[in-house]
Amino acid sequence: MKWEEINTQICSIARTLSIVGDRWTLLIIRDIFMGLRRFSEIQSSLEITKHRLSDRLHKLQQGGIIEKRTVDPSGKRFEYFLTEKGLDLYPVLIGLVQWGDRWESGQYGEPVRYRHKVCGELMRPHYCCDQCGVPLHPSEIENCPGPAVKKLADETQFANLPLRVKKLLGSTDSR
Amino acid sequence: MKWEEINTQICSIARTLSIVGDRWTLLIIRDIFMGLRRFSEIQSSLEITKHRLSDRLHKLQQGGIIEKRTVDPSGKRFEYFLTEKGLDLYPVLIGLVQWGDRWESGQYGEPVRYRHKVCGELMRPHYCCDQCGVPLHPSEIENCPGPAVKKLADETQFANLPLRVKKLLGSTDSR
DNA sequence: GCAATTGGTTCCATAATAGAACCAAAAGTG
DNA sequence: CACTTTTGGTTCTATTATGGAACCAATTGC
Repeated sequence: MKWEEINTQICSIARTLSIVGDRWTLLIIRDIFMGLRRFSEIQSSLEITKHRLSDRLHKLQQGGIIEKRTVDPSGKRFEYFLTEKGLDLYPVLIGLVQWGDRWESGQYGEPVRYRHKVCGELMRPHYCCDQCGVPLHPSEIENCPGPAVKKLADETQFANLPLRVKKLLGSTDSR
Repeated sequence: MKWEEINTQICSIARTLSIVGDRWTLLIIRDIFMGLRRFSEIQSSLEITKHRLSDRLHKLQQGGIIEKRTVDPSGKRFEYFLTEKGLDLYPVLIGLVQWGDRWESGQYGEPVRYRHKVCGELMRPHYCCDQCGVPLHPSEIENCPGPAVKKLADETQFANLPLRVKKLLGSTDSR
């Protein structure tokens, strides 16, 4: 299977990575979250080549992650903004930051710390259950077949999945 | 800048991606989380070529994400397990799943749903502040310079950062 | 004992990336 | 206004990464 075909997998991780899993893409999104708007700002921040940045920005537009707005009357100067779909990638970035802070900060410690304006404290984000509010632990999460799997149960795509994978879709093993 | 040099950036996202940001890597980690252990299981799950999988597994071992254990007396059959460092990537996967569920499920809906064993309900994970427990919103998070930035303030690496980036490191703009 | 499976490696063709040069339009400068 | 710089790219070429297939030795299943 080629990388460009991974979005054919019945898996939300694969589908997400097919859009933002390319080299540089999440770093470009990071820069726009940080407030960078112009082509040249992002290019100098990442020191990425121009045609690579150009390519990635086009793909992100096609994917509905960012929006290109003209910012002058002539219509030849642009700024890039995150759409709602793009802004919703914030938890992914938080996850990457947290892991890097913990495991790859090296001798100097974390580059950036985060203060929660609501309570005023320095904090670390952690995942909670939206039903009961309790912090989540991997071993306390059970996978259940979702609507997609149910509907596809009789169709070729699912029928061809290895038995092992079918089992896992309904299993509780998340180690 | 080349991709392999991104871990020189003073940024936890860049550092994390330098380890797990390659094609296939996060999908391999997903498979191990799902309970796949053997080379051949992962290979047939992803339909990735063998030498690519081999290369990725070596890199993940070097990065301390996975551990290769012999499972037979002859010492020629192996299984791959996540280390503590690898298990700690769970929130990153949750983030990717959630986004894919919301934005890329297509006509069939989510592939998998999640039940919280503690409360018994189907749920969606969401990020909360570990200090006050309130659900986080991007606009309510303020970036503060962390220890790394403070220590590097006089050193070349930081001195060479564009002024704009220095400002942003201490700013509150996270749209 | 023999075939199939496992866990790879090697070789080659194709696709992605990095670096540099180039360019036209817009904006800043005197 | 003339001139230089900046912006936002595109094109070209060399290098690196990836995909597909063949190959192989050791182990397992029958």
